[in-house]
Amino acid sequence: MIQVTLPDNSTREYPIGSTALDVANSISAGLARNVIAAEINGTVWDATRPIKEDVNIKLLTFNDDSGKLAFWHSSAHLMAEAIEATFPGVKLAIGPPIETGFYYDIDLEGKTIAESDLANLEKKMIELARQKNPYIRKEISKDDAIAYFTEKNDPYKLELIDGLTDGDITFYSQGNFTDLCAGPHIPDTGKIKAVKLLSIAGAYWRGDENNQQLTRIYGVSFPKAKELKEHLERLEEAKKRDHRKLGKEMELFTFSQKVGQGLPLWLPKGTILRERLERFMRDAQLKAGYDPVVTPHIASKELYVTSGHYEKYGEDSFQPIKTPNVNEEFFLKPMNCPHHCEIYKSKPRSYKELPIRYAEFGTVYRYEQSGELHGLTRVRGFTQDDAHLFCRPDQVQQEFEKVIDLVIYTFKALGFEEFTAQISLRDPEDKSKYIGSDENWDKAEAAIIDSAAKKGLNTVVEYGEAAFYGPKLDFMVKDAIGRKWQLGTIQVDYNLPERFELEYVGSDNLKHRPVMIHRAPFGSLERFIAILIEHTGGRFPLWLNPDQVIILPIGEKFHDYADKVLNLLKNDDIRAEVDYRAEKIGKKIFDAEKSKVPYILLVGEKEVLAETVSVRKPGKIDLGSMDLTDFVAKVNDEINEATVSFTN
RNA sequence: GCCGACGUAGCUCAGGGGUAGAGCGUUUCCUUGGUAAGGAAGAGGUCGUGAGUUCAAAUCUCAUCGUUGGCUCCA
Repeated sequence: MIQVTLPDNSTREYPIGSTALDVANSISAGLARNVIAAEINGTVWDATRPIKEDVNIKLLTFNDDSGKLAFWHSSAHLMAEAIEATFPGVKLAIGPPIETGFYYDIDLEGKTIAESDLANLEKKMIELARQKNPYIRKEISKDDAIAYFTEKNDPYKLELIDGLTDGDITFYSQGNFTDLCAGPHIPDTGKIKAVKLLSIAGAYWRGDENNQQLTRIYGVSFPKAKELKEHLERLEEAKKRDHRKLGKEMELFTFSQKVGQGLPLWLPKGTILRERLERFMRDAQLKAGYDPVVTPHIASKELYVTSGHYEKYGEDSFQPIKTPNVNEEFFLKPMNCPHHCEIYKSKPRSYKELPIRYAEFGTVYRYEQSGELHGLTRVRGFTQDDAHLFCRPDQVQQEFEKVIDLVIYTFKALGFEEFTAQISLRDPEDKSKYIGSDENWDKAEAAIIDSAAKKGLNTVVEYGEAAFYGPKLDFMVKDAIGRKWQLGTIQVDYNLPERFELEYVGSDNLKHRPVMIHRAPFGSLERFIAILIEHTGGRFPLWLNPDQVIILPIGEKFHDYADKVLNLLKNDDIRAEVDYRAEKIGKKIFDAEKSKVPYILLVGEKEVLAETVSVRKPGKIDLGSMDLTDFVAKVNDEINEATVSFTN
């Protein structure tokens, strides 16, 4: 007998060779139906794999993250089976589960699969799933594994096997399909009730662009049809919120082929939104002791030779701007920091001056690969809410914490309630990728980890994700429909001060090197606005919305009164417009609702006589009649409340 | 940059070797209407661009530019 310990620390006894499924069955039939895998002493196993010793066990269902992974992994195998059945002779590469489903990379050898083939593959998958074929695990020797895939003529699997150690290799089979796979898998295909194949894309073998390009099919699957339906509805919702679609509809920004790829043009309404965000950040930064500076859009090549960016990015970026003078070259600025270093150097500094915080909404230009450009989230010209803090080594930690406060203040004010922080450190395997001394890196990494801990941030540590000049802390926010986005970033930099030979005179009357902190709570305004659009679905908070109030006169007779209301609002810096069209009130309301204006005012006979306005919010919310002055006060209050000042 | 898909009116999209279509928007006129679409008439496109095949190309072929789904990249 073996002793099995459940998560609640209760123990049960089973015959040697019992499986997690047996354990589930002994608890309840309902549980057994839902169990798809199990965590055995911390590793995820097949629910059908015999257990031969005393273990801690946690039964996993689709509701557990690792249960989902097993489910989707098994779905990838099922898709591969359907593909082999439909397109005989294709070569399979890899087919893992991902956060939102699964994919399989396939070498079609010249054949093509079109989006229109996906429905048939789905049908085939469901047909195979209904056979309730068990996923069977088999340990296999390396030689036998090689023999199998040599026979099958699959070079990808052979390459994978080449990297595995004998005795450590397993195959999984279901129905007529066998794959090299470490598992774990769900008990049988019957658990997969609903499948949707979402898209076809290209992918390189092992992610290397020098390798063979494969066809990747993405899909998602669920144990219940209803869950698939809900998932597809969420995807639909995301599509509705797509900032490229809303940005066009709401006339926030546009692109022009003549201006160039990845170079957004801000329309009047988008500019209001953008400038309001800038003002918000400017105000907070003034309170936090930042000094605004302004630097030009181009700089001499020498600046970037000094900063090291030329060496690293010179060839991959916009090419230099030449002047009539021989050998004189300028670059569009890809960064603001070198300029700020030169401002720091404009005069000798004393330790008493530090920290110095230079802030600039600096527009920078980077040559992103054409395939990477995407709406406003990935562009070639964008504006950072950038700042560089120059401080003494003993101030790093404190400054870092203050920046964290500012970032959190920003997120809260903009309605991002949920966020986590990622600490990006060096890749311990390959330190050659980074510039700067080991000692400095260690100091910087420690400062970040300590500040994050002190501020109680929910953090994850990622090795190998640091910038080449220093470690960083990135904030990830969760939006209204649960998607994660990377936003603000804070980076410690011991390298640029070195390269620019920045100095200050210490209390000991000796020269010392300051430490730099780069930080941008929004990151780029373009990207931030894109995320904000998708987060709010275009329904921005009142203080940000380009139009705050729309006034709808019921007839032409009331245009004068509408103008009076308009002027009153404008005098209080409330952004308002009047719909003067000769349309019926129903039509004006319809259009106002569509335009997402936070307040809709109706003015007619009644309102003129009583000096009131009829207030309506989008979504058929009738707030009734309000005194004109009361309404102005209400809007002002609402704006002030939403933009509480930053306090140190 | 690579692989696939797409590019027709301001927007959303249909069509498809033989004189270019719809809805919304826009313009003009009528209507001055009280909480989600009033009526009529009109304007608007060398079908992304360039070449080729053809008696004839928006339609087929190639190239190119752009958009897009991924991959690689991201100071």
